[in-house]
Amino acid sequence: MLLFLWLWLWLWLWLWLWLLLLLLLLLFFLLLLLNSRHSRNSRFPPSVVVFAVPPMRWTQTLIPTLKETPADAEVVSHKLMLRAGLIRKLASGTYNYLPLGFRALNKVVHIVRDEMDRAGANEILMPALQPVELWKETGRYEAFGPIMCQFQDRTGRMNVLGPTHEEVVTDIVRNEINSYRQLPITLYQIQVKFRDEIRPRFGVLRSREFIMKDAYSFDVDTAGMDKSYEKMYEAYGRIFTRCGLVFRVVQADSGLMGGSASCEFMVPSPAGEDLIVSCECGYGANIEIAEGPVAGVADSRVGSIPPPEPVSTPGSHTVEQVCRAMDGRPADLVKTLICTSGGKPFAALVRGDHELSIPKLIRSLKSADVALADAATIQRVTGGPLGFSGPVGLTIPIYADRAVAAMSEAIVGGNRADTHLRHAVWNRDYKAAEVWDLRMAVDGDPCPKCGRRTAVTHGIEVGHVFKLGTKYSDALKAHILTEAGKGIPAVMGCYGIGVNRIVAACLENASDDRGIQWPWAIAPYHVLVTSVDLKKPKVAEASQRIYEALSAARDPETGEAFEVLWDDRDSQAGVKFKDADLIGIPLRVTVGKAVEQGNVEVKSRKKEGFTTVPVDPVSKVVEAVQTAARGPIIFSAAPAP
RNA sequence: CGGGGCGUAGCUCAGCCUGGCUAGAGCGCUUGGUUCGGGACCAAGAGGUCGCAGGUUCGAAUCCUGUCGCCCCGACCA
Repeated sequence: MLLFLWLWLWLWLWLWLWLLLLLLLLLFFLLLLLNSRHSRNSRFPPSVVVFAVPPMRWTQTLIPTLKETPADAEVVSHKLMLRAGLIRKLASGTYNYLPLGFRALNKVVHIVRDEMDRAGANEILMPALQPVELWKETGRYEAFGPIMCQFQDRTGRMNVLGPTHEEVVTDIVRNEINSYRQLPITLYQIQVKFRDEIRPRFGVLRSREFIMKDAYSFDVDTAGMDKSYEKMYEAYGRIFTRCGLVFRVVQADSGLMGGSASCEFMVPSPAGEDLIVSCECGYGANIEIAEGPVAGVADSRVGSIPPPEPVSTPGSHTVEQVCRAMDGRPADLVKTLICTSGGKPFAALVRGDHELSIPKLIRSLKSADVALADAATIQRVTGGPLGFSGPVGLTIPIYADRAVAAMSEAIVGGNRADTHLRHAVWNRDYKAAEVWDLRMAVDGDPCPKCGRRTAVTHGIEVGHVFKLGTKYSDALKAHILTEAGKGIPAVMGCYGIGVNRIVAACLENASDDRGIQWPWAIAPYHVLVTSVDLKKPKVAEASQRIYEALSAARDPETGEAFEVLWDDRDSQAGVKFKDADLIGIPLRVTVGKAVEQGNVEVKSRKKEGFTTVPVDPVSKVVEAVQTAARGPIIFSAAPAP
């Protein structure tokens, strides 16, 4: 009896052991299978493998499309982002990213990360919450002013929500790096920034909270910094190209960041808040710093010009009003702008048809603290009210634009209410301490490089690279020991990308009147399966099969998995087609009445027409989508359904 | 911050000037039905502290005061 029980137990044990073995074997094969798929994938350089997301049914996600445009949207990208259900506003300048919008944003994040890593930068994460003391150390607490979001914590300490992170990275470096052997190094993060913008606008293009990729390079010397800068510059080009953007690189002002050189990456678009000057020869610059033409010299008729003569110009304080009152052209006027720098007043002169560029003034004066004077200061230093200032008889320093120095005579303010002077002559009636390039460039100015006509266009700033030098490492004492054993401040560069802006900039240029046309690389999904009338068993069955087959398929060239969205809603065909065009998924497979003949249609969002493919075998549909994903496909002559 | 404008249903808006029944329309939403390849139709329904607070008045979405929010135009930036 005992023996029997014993044997029985043994048998049991054996059985279980075998079963376990079998299971293990199965697991092993499964892993092998998965691994083989993965290794197939790894043939491709990491640059093209973005990330695969699971397929999705429309009814199981949140895509709240809008038929009507919300009233507060002004620019194309903003309208489209709202209408296609990408974002929703929470408050002024803050937005919720809904599933579709977040997926696109994430695609950009992955591309940026991939290229930064490829360029040898190291990803870190710094806190958005920062002690105000750090900012006071560099003096930027004052420089940023009210743009910084700040608050007091329980202990009474002041904190800021970082608008950027130069101070914090430099603090890391000052604490952790002390030898030239540890350099060069570039640190970056993709993180949220806070700026209490004076005026948030254009949706996600200018918001109070946004995602920025910010990188910072540290080198022992300027030559090293130049190299680090170059690497980032190249990476930027790759990033924007991969995101499907058309962009220009222009020379820019380094503004609050400080430093020696900087370039902006601009996407030309009427929605852009920046103005850029560009020339066929490749020259490009932000209008703030674009070099104005060297004007000629005043002609020699000076002798024959009568002395300045006061003219009554009641109420005329704008250039136009003065022109009307004096019967002149704007180009006959000299505008006198009273400014202050470090509390001291001075006058800046530009021709009546030109605009003063404050950034140019800042660069020429080598003082960051330049502002237009208020009415009281103007009254005090000129003796006249705002709108009637002129250079004649002024005792404060005068700086003139080159074009002013080239005028033989001019109409100027009389420094008295309702009075202007005519026949004011340069170097006879008024003089300038310096003649500089101070005016904003205008459309048609000759190119400073080649002399041809330049054009002024709007641009969206998606990236900005700066050669900072030692501004921050000096201020924060981020010193390193050189080979010779000498302590020197690290030479820095900093590099920003507006991640949200990339998405918006992309929509500005990749859309038509029906909706978005996502570039493949950042499309929230690659393929949309549109089922017309799912109540028909044939449609339902074919859709399901296609959805599954496509979800398992890969782009043969990149190895990327197809990301598939299935419009399985029970709504009318019209609604589905309109929404499909609106959300702009690059490829659409329409499962509808053609299934009766055993066919479906494959269509590209960007092109008219479609290809008809048999549903059986499904591999045919997959093939058609794979072909379409890779560029032009042969379309049948039939118009879009 | 200065100038202009707007807050009424999820969205687009009417009603306000000249105070007066239970505050409206279109779209969207729910249910049922007919439809079903480019935002269809019929029927029934849900949904509103009229931004908020105070005042005037017998009575306020409407008039007055304050306040908050939002948008647009100008000086900042990814």
